[in-house]
Amino acid sequence: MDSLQQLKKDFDEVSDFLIALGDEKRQSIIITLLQADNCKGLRVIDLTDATQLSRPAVSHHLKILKQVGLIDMRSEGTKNYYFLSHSTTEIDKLKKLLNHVTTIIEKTVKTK
Amino acid sequence: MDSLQQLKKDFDEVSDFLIALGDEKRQSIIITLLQADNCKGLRVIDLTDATQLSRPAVSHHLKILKQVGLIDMRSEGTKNYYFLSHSTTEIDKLKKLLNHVTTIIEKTVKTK
DNA sequence: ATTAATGGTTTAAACAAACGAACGAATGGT
DNA sequence: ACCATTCGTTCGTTTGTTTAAACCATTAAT
Repeated sequence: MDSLQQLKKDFDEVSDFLIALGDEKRQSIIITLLQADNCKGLRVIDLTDATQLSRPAVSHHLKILKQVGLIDMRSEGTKNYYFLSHSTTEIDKLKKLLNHVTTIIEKTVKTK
Repeated sequence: MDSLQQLKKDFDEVSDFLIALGDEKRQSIIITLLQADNCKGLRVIDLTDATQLSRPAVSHHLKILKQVGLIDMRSEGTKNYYFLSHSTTEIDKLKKLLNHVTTIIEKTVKTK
């Protein structure tokens, strides 16, 4: 497959991830989870306290973060515990793309 | 400085970059520039042809991409040539943040 | 100087995202 | 069985983004 075509596909695959990660509110959720992930996860209410967002807003953002594989969930009765996904697949995919782009740019600069 | 506080700052600094990079239209512009950057850059009209966007739309997206340091411009009379920025500072910043996050996640998994 | 070409900007409209209020579903306790 | 708790979802509103049409500024050419 054409390297350019591959690049197009790679970009497309990380689009949602980038959008999810670019939002300030979602960043606060991520940071809150990062600092608390030594325990078993946080509930929606914990996150509303920490981020100053309403419950529906937190719920909405958690859904988006879950869709892109950044976080995971575990239910205990009515209680849902959210935590950062233990797999870094999506992050790795983005890192790879960034490396690819950097390589092309550096090659271009050298050719100049 | 608190490592967490640092993380918060790092996230904040790449927000605009992530948002800029997440948009599909802007991705097509970037890809077009990537594949053509062996020459001296592309003009707005070249990009409208390649991306199927109107001239004002291209202009708008170029402005955003320029603001986050992803692309640069060179004027020759009335003609503006756009090309990918030769410095990868922003990309490197994002890579560093991703590494930081990955480190925290992996540490957490191990502790479990 | 006048005209043509290039491209940035402003404005208004279409579109999408984010939010809170209210509602609904499921579980747990009394 | 009943009520409280937890959390997701739907709905309408607000807010922000994206876009094209029209306009303006600059340069180049005759």
